[in-house]
Amino acid sequence: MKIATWNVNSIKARLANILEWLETAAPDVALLQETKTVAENFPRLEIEERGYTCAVVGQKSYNGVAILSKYPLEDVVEALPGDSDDEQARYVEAWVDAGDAGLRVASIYLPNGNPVDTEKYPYKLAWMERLRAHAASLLASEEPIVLGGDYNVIPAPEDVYDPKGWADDALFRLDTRKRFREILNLGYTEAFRALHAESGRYSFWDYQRRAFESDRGLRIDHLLLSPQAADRLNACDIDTVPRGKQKASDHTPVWCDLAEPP
DNA sequence: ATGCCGGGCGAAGCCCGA
Repeated sequence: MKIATWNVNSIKARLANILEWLETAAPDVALLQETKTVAENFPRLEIEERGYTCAVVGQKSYNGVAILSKYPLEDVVEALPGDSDDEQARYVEAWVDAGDAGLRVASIYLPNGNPVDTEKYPYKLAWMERLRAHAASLLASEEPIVLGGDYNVIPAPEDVYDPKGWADDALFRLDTRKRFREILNLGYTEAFRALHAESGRYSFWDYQRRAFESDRGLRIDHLLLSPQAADRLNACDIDTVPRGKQKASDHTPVWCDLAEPP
């Protein structure tokens, strides 16, 4: 079971790249972020033609998340619980009905939080606290769960090309990293770091200043696994190929492979 | 040097992202 997460930076602008990636990388489940369109305008037909079903949460111009799956999606949750006034489209969750290999997945677009001296940063921290609470409640099910997405969190200095330069950024501040660790400490495993010790592996490179060509990047897209999913973790990696294409997103996919259950 | 790209919106220039 291959599960991938990718911040596509507009589903419309990226559709050709996404369709090519679905063919070549062939994830069973794809968690997309920053689709930037309302659900009615999501290109379902083109994606369904490639054998995927879609769960979509959208809004005009900003944010937007989706789950694409080769298996039926059930029990879709279209918002992160904890604040009914929050109308930003940043969370969608579903049960993937793959029989004995079934699992719960979420596609997460965590707020950026910059600039830190505005209301954006407390919104980010509050959103992380809501995610922690929901992630905690999900564990009670003892299901295999993959919470994947653009977390806008650099977990550690080895995950950014210039740690000193990013020290006070909303993606790397100690408060941000602390909240991220609190989620991990519930019992979730960050899949990439569980299998890779090397530094300098990134999932985002700015469009500007030739950041990709000079490998000045950030690792901010993550797959968090419940114990029942982590026990089946076979492989996890970052696929840099889509970032090198024409009309690329500034993020590139991160994927993991889960073994069949015993 | 936080906007040098890139996308949305909407038809020029501003908002937003990380």
